[in-house]
Amino acid sequence: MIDESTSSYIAGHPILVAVDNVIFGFDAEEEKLKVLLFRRKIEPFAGQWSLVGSFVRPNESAVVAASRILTEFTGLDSLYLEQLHCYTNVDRDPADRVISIAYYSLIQLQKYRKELVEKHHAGWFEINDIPDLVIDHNQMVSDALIRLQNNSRRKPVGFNLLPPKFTLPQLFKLYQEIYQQQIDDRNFRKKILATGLLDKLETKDKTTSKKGAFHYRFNKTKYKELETDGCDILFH
Amino acid sequence: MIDESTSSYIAGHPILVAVDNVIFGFDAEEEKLKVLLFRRKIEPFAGQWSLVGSFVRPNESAVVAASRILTEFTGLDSLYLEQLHCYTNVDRDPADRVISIAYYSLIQLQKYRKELVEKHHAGWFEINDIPDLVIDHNQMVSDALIRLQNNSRRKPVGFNLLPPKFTLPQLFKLYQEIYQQQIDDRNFRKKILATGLLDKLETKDKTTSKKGAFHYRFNKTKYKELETDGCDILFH
DNA sequence: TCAAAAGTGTTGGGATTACACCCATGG
DNA sequence: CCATGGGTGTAATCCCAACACTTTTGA
Repeated sequence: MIDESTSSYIAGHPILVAVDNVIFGFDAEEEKLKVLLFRRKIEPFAGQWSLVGSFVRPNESAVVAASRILTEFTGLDSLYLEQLHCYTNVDRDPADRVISIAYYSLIQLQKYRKELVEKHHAGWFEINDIPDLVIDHNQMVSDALIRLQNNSRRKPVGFNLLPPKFTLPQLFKLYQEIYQQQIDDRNFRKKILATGLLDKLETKDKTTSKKGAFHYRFNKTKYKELETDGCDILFH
Repeated sequence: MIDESTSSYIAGHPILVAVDNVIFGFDAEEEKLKVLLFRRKIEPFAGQWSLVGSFVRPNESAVVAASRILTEFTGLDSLYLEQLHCYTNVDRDPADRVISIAYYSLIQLQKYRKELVEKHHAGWFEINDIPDLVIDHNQMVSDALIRLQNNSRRKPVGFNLLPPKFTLPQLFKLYQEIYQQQIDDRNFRKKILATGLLDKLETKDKTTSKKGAFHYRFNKTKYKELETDGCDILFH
């Protein structure tokens, strides 16, 4: 892998290893895809908006670190946590040589614990209205969205963002937010129902219309199947 | 990002940062996709087969490190170098806490400098006949192939593996190797020519048949366009 | 009764698959 | 002249995109 001289050369200049987590949530009321940000507590850039992150501890892998901070900030275990990219530019952090392994996760926005978010001075921001973030975190958010879009085509990831019971109009709005584009609603229904992913329930959600929209839940068996085998949920 | 106590906690337990590079080449004579491996020089696992890699130096980013070792081992600059995944299991290296950022690159096998490969006790192995590698390097190779397959569908990456002039039968064999499946050759020609990527030349390659196969080269303008906009080169 | 959201089908065009034979040439 | 690999076309099918009106019901 390396020669010894390189190894000892490295020893005096440790590289610090951090993780940052792009935590996505879908606000069903506002029909907006959101990202959790907080005001960074340490220098450099203390007080500026930042993704949630942490150094990787000696006894944990990066995914464990990403999972740990997710729980710290939201009280939730991740339904969906995927490594995005490792950012390694030499000057990305002016204070130390720090590389950051970025993850992205999908959570149910209605379940997170508000007091934890408040305690950390964190807040949810619309994907289209992200403020200036520290270092390369804006890049991380934008890379995460692209990844989420690509994954949504091949796997039914979007369901991780919705409550167990949801309506087709909600799911439709979610896909429009993920893809950042208008979708034909008749074709959407046809395509999504054709996957066999959805079980229609008897009940209706009447909070957004007088007629009410039927509840659906996703079929876990079919869901796991498509997660493995892949599908093609893509709209023009 | 973190609190100070975590920072100082980390300081005494540095995590070492390495890169490993899955270098792909296409052997046009044997019609095989190959990966460059070498016998690891340092403990642990000295003498065992390994991907080519190095620690990341204090003044270089990971991509620069990956590029550096590519040049060290092949004498080539990378046409195509992409970050794959960062492997961070705590016990992956029994000696130290080392994480590895894996890259994969595509090179023209006929151009690499043999003496460098020999000097490093390296060799080319068929993608279907990879020996047991150190640590998680078999996983890296298999992840790299999956990534190469996915990228090949959306972008014309395969051309990075071929010389400037190549024949359709060669390109066809290359895609079969990448996808690890049989492809209908008439449909392949139709689809690949329909992209407008290929310029047919006057000359023929007669090394593999009496009739000879026409040379093609790829159209750089169209190539860059499809690299950006994406395409859909996928076969049943 | 009306406003506001939910729900529903068809058709035409383009793309994809499956499939088998002739061509050119050097030995 | 023949063995070897190179090259070609069509028909049937499937999938996708485009598109507009009816239903329900609470206020």
